[in-house]
Amino acid sequence: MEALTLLKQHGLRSTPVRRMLLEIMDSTEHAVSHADLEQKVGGEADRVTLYRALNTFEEHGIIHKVLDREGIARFALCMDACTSHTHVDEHLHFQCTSCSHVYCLSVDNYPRVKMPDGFALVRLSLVAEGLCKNCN
Amino acid sequence: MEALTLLKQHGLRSTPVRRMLLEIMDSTEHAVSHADLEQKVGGEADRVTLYRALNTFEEHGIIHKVLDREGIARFALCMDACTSHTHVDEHLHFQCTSCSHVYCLSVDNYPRVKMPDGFALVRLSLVAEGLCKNCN
DNA sequence: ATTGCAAATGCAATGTTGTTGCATTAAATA
DNA sequence: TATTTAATGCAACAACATTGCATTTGCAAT
Repeated sequence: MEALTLLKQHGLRSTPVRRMLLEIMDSTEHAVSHADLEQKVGGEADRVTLYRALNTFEEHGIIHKVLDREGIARFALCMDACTSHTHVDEHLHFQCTSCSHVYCLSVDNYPRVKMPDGFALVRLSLVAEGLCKNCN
Repeated sequence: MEALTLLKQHGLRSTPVRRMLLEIMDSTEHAVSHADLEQKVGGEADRVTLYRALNTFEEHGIIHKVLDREGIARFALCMDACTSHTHVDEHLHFQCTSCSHVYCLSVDNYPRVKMPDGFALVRLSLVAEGLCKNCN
């Protein structure tokens, strides 16, 4: 989806930085870290602005944050289904052990697990590691 | 297992701080954060010492580190099976949305997922959230 | 097009989490 | 008990993230 449309839809102002961030994430196959973005945006925006823009996007369900094995935050556009009434987050986060990139992959037959007595499961996330299609 | 024995087994010196840390983790049902430990140890040890002790424990497979939803590190003793030749990490990390505690739970029928073409899965982790047995 | 206002930005300061260097202390072995 | 080597404490530093506030800018109403 186009950056401007996406922003309008969520009642967010269309600013150069925001459009830039959305376009970067839209054109990147894997989730991007703050450092990635900072580097790609170059001197066009303050570090703090990036933090704030990303937080805003996350609050509006435009992007989601994944913490990788090292605890570094990486961001990716939510799938289209996410923006609609039902929030879809049943996908798998795959981090490549070679290039460290994090991919959001959809899996069919999303697994169910039985919890021990007393524990009420609300959400199950899958975090995988291995070699991505580029490094494999 | 007793703290002193555990340390001996791994050729680590038995120091007050280390014994204290192991005893805390042994007597705590959920994974503990660095801040938890710092508070429980009180003024008995320096912050840095805790970091170093925890790193050492992790390197020796005595404990394992879990990053919670917020990216905060939490530590728990490995199960007995972990200390033997085969490293067992097929358990589920459950974080309570109410008290934020992280539990290491074992699940039977650990799920398998089919990866998209090109992606080679090495390890699959399960991260769950919901209400724990105390908050439920 | 111009204006007015709320929202977004930039900058500086601050906070939080974790690491490193080095001098000192203490545990284990002989 | 002496010796050695690992562990600790302290200070400094580094990375990542947040907050306050003055300034700028998007955008809706005029």
